[in-house]
Amino acid sequence: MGRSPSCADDANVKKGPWAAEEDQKLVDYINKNGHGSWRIVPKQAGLNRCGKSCRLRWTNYLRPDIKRGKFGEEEERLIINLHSVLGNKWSKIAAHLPGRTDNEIKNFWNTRIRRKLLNLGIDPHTHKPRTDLDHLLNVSQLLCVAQLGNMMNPLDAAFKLQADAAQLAQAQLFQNLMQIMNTNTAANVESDGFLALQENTNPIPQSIPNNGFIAGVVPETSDPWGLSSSFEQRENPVLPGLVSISPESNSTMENKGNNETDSTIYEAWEKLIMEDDEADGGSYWKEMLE
DNA sequence: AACCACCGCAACCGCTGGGGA
DNA sequence: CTCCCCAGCGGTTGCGGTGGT
Repeated sequence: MGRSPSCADDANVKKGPWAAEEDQKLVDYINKNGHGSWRIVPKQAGLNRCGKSCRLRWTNYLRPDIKRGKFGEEEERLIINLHSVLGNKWSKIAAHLPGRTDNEIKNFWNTRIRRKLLNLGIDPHTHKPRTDLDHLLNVSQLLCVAQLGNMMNPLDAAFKLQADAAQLAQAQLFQNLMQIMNTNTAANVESDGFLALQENTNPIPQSIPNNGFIAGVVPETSDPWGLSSSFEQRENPVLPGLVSISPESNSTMENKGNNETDSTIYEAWEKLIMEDDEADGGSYWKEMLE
């Protein structure tokens, strides 16, 4: 499969920020003719740009249906939930947020949400509590600030907090596993490939698809880690929604239809645990079950 | 006022996969 | 089946703005 000749090779093509008149030319042309083949757009529109650049400018900035401005709390929650299911599939995530572009969401994630999650001790990639030492040191710093006058050794506190968070998460996951074993609930995947999210403070997982996913179960706050509130406010943090264990396998989600009911719950578990083994090198699930 | 560090965002780069010849 | 073109995607970069010193 060949590569397209990069417009970077063409020294005559203009790069960098777009001028207002260039924008106008592009908008006028597309409004009149549609974009058709992007390669011919710059020629037809009288622009000294490559087609790729035109496409990007249009899709990320000039399109009339683009919603500008800050992301709302609801959008932020949705992005976090979708990311936990879809991983870095920005275009897929963008499809669930009308008026937002994949580029915008990607930037928002990398500049805001990612940092927010890291500060809260959550691995933004796996959406699981972090266990690395750097993070624990950060947590200890937070605790130093939050617990002025407290004589507790900050590092002890950090370890306790981290262990508590991990234990809480594991406890809930384990509880859910037991419920799954008992209820043997049929798979339930929405038609657009996005897992059903159940609003329930005492969650019973809705589905065990056979591709390594656990149903997203969203606590009533839809803000499991208290992202909208300060770190100190979360005395009794609500447990996080169950999210994908293997982000690498997330991309397969969209191809799954509704016909997931034929596989048994035990087969699903076997697969889940095997995928976890392959993905992590160690086994999160085996360890937890033990 | 000048400098610096950090942040957010627009744009670019390079890769991938679909589809036609 | 292979090659080529193209659109789309995700990661990265660089610039302008802003706040702190």
